[in-house]
Amino acid sequence: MSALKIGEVAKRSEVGIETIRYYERQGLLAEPERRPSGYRQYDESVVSRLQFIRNAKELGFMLAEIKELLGLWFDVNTKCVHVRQRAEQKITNIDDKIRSLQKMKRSLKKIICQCESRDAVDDCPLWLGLNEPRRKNAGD
Amino acid sequence: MSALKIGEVAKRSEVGIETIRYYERQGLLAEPERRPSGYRQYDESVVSRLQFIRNAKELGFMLAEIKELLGLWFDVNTKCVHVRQRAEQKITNIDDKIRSLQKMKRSLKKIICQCESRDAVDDCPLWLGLNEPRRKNAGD
DNA sequence: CTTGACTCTGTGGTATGGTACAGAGTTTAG
DNA sequence: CTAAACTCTGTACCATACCACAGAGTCAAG
Repeated sequence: MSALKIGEVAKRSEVGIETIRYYERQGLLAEPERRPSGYRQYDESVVSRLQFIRNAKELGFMLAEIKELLGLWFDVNTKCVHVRQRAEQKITNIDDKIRSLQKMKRSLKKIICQCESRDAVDDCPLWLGLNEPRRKNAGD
Repeated sequence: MSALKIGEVAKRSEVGIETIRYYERQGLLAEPERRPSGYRQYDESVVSRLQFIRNAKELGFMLAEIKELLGLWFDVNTKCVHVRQRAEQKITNIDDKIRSLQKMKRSLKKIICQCESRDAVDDCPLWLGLNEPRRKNAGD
């Protein structure tokens, strides 16, 4: 059977009650059934959805993005191509983030090397690359 | 010569004037010299610093983290070991972020595959992994 | 039926990272 | 010297992503 009250959902998904209602307002969760009293009635699936949101959030996605990501499932039954496109877009996006992080990592390693080799970084060229004037490569 | 007014710095670094003052308040920029009138007087170096901040921000670092990152240079002249430790910490941090992003990427690829193979993902197990109950692996 | 736990809506507060004035003083080109 | 452009401080406001609480109603065990 599946008729969870919001508190149960909160416990199972480890997401606060207020947060669940917030996600509902933000459109990340569909408005659930209600008892005559007004109590929300959820089924198990919402727990997975909330876990997905948590995980995506940890990866640095904003709620708006997660909403889109979640949308991929539901669109999928209608227009598969669009889903694929958006998913591919997200992957490109993720790749960019990864590349930037790797760059940052290299810079940090460099500072560690300098640190080992000479005891001072007075003439450090601001971590090469990280302080580039500005990449003409805008666009999320 | 190097006696830039805040507006010049803003133009060169492509960071708003208000933002520069905000960074100063937040301790990301040292308080600059002042003319008798109170006008801030910067030298060129602040432009690199602002560019660094911009780049780091794009990588998803928070201002507090960037502040620490920036601190690495200045500490370096005093206590090298601490710098190395913190830099290594940051690298671990970055590695975690990269791993998470790669996981997300794999999940996205999976949805693309499902999309190609069957035209509907009704029975999609919520992108395997992304909706895992919960990794017992907290900690930044 | 009572009582404590739960839920409802609505409002307001928190932290982060800014942006936007207002009102006053300063600089600088003509 | 004047006037436009610039800067100053301080406060207020925006979005994001929540959390807290008030005051009212609901549920469920004993």
